[in-house]
Amino acid sequence: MDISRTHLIEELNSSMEGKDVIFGGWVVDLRKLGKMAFLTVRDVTGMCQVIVKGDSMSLLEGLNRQSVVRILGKIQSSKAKDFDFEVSATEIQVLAKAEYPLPIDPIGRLESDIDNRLNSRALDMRNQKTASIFKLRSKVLASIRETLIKRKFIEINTPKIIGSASEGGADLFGLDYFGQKAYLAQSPQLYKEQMTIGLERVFEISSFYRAEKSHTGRHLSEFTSVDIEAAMMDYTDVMDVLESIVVDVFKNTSENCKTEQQEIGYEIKVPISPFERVTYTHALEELSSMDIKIEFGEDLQDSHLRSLGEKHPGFFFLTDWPMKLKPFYIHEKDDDPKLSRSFDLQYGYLELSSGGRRLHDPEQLRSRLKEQDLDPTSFEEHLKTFGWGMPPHSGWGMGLDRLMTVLIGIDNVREVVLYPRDPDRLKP
RNA sequence: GCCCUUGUAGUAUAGCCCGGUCUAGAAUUCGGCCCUGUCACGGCUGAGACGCGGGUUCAAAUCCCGCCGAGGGCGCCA
Repeated sequence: MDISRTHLIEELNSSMEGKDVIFGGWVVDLRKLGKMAFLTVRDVTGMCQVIVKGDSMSLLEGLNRQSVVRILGKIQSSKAKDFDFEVSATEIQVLAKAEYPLPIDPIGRLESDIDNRLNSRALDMRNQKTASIFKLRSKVLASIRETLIKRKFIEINTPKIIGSASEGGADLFGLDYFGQKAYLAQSPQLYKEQMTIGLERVFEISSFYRAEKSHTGRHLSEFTSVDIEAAMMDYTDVMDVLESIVVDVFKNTSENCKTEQQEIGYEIKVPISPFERVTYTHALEELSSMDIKIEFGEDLQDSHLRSLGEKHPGFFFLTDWPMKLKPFYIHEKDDDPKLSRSFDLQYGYLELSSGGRRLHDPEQLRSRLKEQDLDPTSFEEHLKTFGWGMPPHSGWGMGLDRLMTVLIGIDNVREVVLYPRDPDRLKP
């Protein structure tokens, strides 16, 4: 079976009138008008109208919507509203038939609910609104890589199967590793810190795993994280890196993804920089003025962040958190050891990223581990690297899926993840 | 783990509150017929549904209980 094409649809144009072309794609619509018919065919680059007339009408036999076709025809001018040329078909080959009934409407005229769409996710990609989200996601990833590589960051890949669950915090998924207990990584934290020894500036974009039974629009059991770690940078330096990544993402997509924005019906607006920087202490004062009393050292609950988010509706950094709220590897402030050189990047109430300056002195790390009731001996593989000339360093991790929801103005990460994993969804 | 909402053809919905009018309605999809410029083509026509189990009642899509599924929120989230 010959499946070759002479052109992608976007390569066809009205100046090619009279030219014979071969292209292919999926039948989006089929309108039979007695002795003539129109069909619209889509490939990944665009959509094209095909006209069938007279003797050729027999070509339509067995043809239905969403089937894969290869069209041989001639370019001619068109009277269509949305096309200035069309292809008069001389042959239509059905390469693969779409069955009936399809589980969702792939054109999206009737928007199926998220459950049905996720169960038929591959087919959902024929819906241009969904496809646009993932085209944007691809552009976002490219943009992040571009910004980081320009700043001398090196992309790394750390293991997702890890041998120790002793970091504390979120629950991990356990698995059997040839008879040994192993876990799915919840973060590249320790590995990326170690890499600053030789590579100085590293980043990773990868899936990580949390075994928390969260039922919200912003948590998944498997999520994509963007992580960086950089030697000789303080926390404010990596905040600057983060800010420029975010601004670049918005700029790149806003300028270069007009079609996608049209399809999803949302205009991406580039945020104003620099982002506001609010200290934890100041946030407590703001909350206090809203009659929300929080003791210093208490964590900010979701409801508190929602209140803060009302005061700061866009991007802002929440900085200088109390040490006791932060993990063992976070560095304290010189002028106030109760406070840390740390930050979260918020979008309103939504936490997008969290990071800070790390301890690089192994003795300090050991005592901090003990303070947090963690056993230094189970961190020996990690701690030994700190004796090999560990530079002062800072870094952060950002939830890519959450950034995507902010970018396109929706509030469920499941919309921006191909096959989301949550406590109630393991398939497909 | 807790709370709220919800389940009607392939899809997306009306009906449910206030039981009888439901032989469950309109749309789209799918099948058949007609149609030479459609563009959400049109016209005629046909097929297709009350998540499962129990209960109340003369009567249940509608009210009640259980189960199952779904959506959302809280909590959890170094």
